[in-house]
Amino acid sequence: MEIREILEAFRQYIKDKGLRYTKQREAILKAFLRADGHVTVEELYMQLRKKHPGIGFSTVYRTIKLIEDAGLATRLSFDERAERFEKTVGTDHHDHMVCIRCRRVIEFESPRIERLQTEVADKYRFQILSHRLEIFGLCNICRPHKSLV
Amino acid sequence: MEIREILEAFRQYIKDKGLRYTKQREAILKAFLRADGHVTVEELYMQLRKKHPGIGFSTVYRTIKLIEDAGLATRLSFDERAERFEKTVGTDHHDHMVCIRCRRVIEFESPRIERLQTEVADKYRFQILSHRLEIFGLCNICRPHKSLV
DNA sequence: TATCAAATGAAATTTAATATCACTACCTGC
DNA sequence: GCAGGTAGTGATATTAAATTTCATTTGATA
Ligand SMILES: [Mn+2]
Ligand SMILES: [Mn+2]
Ligand SMILES: [Zn+2]
Ligand SMILES: [Zn+2]
Repeated sequence: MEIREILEAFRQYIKDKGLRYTKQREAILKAFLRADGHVTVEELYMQLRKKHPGIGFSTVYRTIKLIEDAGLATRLSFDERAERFEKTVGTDHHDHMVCIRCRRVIEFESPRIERLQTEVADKYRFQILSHRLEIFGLCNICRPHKSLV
Repeated sequence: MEIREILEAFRQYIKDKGLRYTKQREAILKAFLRADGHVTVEELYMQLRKKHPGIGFSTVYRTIKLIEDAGLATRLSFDERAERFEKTVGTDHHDHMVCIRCRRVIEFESPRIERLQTEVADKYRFQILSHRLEIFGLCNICRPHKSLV
């Protein structure tokens, strides 16, 4: 999906909600789409300052929430203080393994786990809207290796 | 496992760490074991005040962390502001479905999902220490039902 | 272009969690 | 049992993410 199309979809979403399409919202969405990986609002704000020093902190907070509502971002936690966001467009659904030592994040996806989740939800007549699977532990670099002796 | 044994295990854990077993720590652990479900530190503190008005807020925070370290509690988030804790003793490992409308929490466990998680982790040579699977959506009461027409 | 409600940005506020620090009490050795 | 050192406690202050407030600005519509 082209950046152009995403911006248009966002504009449409905003219009449909009876809201206003502002320069700030566009700039923030662009910056968010440019940033890769899992960003905090703070990090996004810092990036934005370079090109758009006028944009306020509150607006970034407000807009990332709007982007999330529009379905263009996913909220993540990773057991840190600040929440992180990740773009959904151009990114297949996946879950995360977080190394508690080096903080490295490994992305994985398991259709079989996804399927079992819907099975469980069905059993409880629960309608899944989102889910979050986070595995914490030690990555292959940080885990203790077998002694050579 | 008897309360008595849990307290003893906690005492042992504390001793092994070279720490001190205090009245407060025992009182907080007892209150935590008595509380069922998923409690916040605030909620736990409020319960404690009834019998132990002297115990400070900071101590409850510090001790719940100690209880967690001792492996007697699990930390949960549920996308709320405050973290929640759940006892591990006398509770089989399980994951959670959270209704975003009524905030009801449904516990479930799926050995098959657990197994698939270890499979994925093995593939990445990742050593699992803990994990968290949270499904958000609408419970059977809150989800929209089929129209009668 | 005028209108006006929505949006913005700076600052204040909220709130969970942590840090500080004088005082207390647990533990060890005697 | 008693004393000494020292980890733990509790009141308070602080931190930091996130939200709210509000005067001012700006986008959409006519
Ligand atoms: Mn990711
Ligand atoms: Mn539970
Ligand atoms: Zn690592
Ligand atoms: Zn519900």
